[in-house]
Amino acid sequence: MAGRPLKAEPEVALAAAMNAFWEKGYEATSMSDLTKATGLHKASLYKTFGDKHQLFVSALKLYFRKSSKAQKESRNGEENPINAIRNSVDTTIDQCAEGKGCLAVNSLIEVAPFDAEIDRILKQFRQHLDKHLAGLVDEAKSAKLVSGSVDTKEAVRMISIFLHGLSANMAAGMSASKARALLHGQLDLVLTPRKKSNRS
Amino acid sequence: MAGRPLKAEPEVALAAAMNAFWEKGYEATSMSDLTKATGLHKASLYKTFGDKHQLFVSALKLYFRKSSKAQKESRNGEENPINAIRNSVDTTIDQCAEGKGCLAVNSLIEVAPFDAEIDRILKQFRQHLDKHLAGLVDEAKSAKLVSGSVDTKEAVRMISIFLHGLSANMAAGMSASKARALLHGQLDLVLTPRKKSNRS
DNA sequence: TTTTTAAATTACCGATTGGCAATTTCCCTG
DNA sequence: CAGGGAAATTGCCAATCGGTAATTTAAAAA
Repeated sequence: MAGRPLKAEPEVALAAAMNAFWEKGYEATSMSDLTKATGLHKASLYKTFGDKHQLFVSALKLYFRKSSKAQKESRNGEENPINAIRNSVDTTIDQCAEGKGCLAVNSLIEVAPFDAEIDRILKQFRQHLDKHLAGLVDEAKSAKLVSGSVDTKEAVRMISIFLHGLSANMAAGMSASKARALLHGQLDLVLTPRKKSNRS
Repeated sequence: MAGRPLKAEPEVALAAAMNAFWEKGYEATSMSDLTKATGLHKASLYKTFGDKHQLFVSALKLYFRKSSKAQKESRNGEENPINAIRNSVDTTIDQCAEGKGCLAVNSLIEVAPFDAEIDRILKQFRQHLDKHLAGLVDEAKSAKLVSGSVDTKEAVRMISIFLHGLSANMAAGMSASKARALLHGQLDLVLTPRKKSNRS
């Protein structure tokens, strides 16, 4: 009822494949790269994960599972909602790597425009993150740490777009600490209310 | 002393190649794609532009020439430095295309991490744009339309990163008008002075 | 120990990749 | 109206691409 045991846990091999895609992008990562990264031979990869596209989908989903888990853990008992927001976005930065950026943002640019399935998955992921962040912002508003005049959805959007920009810059070498500093600046901008500007 | 005339102006063919790279990315654009886009045959492309990498470099440089030209023209006699800033960043958005984003940002993520030459060119381009924007911000400060307490370099950086994020989102389908609206919001945030927040 | 079962491996496939040498086309000049 | 010169084209190249069928290896069950 049982055959030859697996050489590597599928989850471990999948994580290795994910890193390969993360480092080089979807197109530039060849099956040969994937065999080197996972330690599995080509035919084993096909048997375990299907073709290259399916493997990429699985890798993306793994990235999201890890990222979501990190998001949940980022609160870590923090009472202050403002600090919780900071922890959350700092965690997002931590998911980026210097010289690699964020796999989700990279894929958004490289593959989403030509691949409806990937586009769907990435959209779902963004909505998930935005909802999480919006919950924290609402919490901060309830605790009167952020003015009620701040539009939660708008604020989250401004933060999210800024995070996309940081990912692009980290892919091109910006350090995580620099990214965090800029991001905290953006948080202050977005979460501090002001009069509507009346410029023409 | 003169041979057969060119089938197409090299600049025109180069523009076509640029669009091909813009639409599909560097890796995913094959020489066959480039021949279809330019109308030139493979060997002619090699003779005129060198190999694929050199052609990509030339295409990037053309993108920058066009972009810089558009930047200069964007002022268009506008007296008000604030409006000039808006025109400038709006022009940057116009350089992006819905579903394609900005070629520079796309390349920043896809190729700069593995290609020192491309990285250098892109860095140069960013510095060029940042300087241009910084000049306009300083102008607005001189005209007392922006408070002198605003740090020009910091403000430009916050705008630049936001633009990177918008490019990523436009690549994934965000409309130019939506991007402009969000960008104007960011301009107001960044160019409006506030007390330093005193959160822990 | 033999059988069963499944993973690992080898070998191979046609298509496409980026790139180049040899040749043909065609206009301009002498 | 020949012929020189440069662009266009054809045809080919080795290497690599993603993907599969057939075979071998190995461990658990009988």
